[in-house]
Amino acid sequence: MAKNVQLLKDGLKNEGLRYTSQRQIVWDEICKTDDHLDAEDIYFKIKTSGQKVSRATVYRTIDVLVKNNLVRKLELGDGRNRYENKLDSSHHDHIVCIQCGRIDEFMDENIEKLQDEIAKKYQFKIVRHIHQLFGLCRDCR
Amino acid sequence: MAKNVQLLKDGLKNEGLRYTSQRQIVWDEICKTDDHLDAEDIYFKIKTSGQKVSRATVYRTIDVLVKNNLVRKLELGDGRNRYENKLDSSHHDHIVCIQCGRIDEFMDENIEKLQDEIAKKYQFKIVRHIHQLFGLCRDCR
DNA sequence: TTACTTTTGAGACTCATTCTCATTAAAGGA
DNA sequence: TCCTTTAATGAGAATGAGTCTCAAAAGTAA
Repeated sequence: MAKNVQLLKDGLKNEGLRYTSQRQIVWDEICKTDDHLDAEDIYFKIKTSGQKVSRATVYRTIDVLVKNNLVRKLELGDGRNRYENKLDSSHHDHIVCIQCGRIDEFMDENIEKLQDEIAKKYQFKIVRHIHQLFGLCRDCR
Repeated sequence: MAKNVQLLKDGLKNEGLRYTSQRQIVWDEICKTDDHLDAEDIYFKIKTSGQKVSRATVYRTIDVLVKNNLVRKLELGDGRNRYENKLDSSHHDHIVCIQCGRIDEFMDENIEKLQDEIAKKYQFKIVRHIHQLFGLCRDCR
């Protein structure tokens, strides 16, 4: 936990931003789980725990965390972004059940390489990518 | 052009839906270009051309076309969906310039195969996938 | 042409997210 | 520790893509 405090302080310092209790609360909440929460989830969990951080600050803090590479934003195309902490997770993509919402993570070195080749072919300098598989998980098919 | 009329009529008939001038106008507009337009683009182009179809009908018609596999929806995660006609295009994914908005299309048989393997490994039955590479194109890097 | 049903248009509404601005609180010096 | 400066926060208004409602219009089948 102390680790998380330091990570946040360092990240903020790098950006010339201030360390505040609200930012710590939001970051702690995102670190508590490996689920893929949306902003409202995070806001509500904080509220329920008796602490208070405004919705605007939750959104603003998430942005800061994403920019500082502490949090990853997932865009599943359903109008709500999800977030996951990048504490000790290596790069991965997502496979999503369209029935129950279950989200698993996958990583394939070969796909990554093929992506690089495509980028080269089209002369793009890739900054990020989205790779999501949607379907029915074993419990829903 | 007559081909597009027939495609639409057949698609609508299959769904038990009526053929209307508004639906034809929207479908024609989407067929006119290989660009990736959003709903507002389509609405506005129709309006500018002197025809009129309400915004609600544009959205409703796009849904019908997507469901009937005449149009593909692109979710680039920026809060606006884009659409492309599937007239004579085979399956492909997208590589997007984050600077100028340019969208190129790519297709890699090997990636498709690897996706199938991942699905098998996780015991998912895949329905669709999103694979997008974001970066700077050769003119913007 | 009638009778029935679907589609349309206009604008109200939704919902995630962003913005505004007055108030509060870090941070760095004196 | 106390100032001063400047960034951050909270509350609620605003935004914007997309959806919904419902009366009016237009297909469709007989």
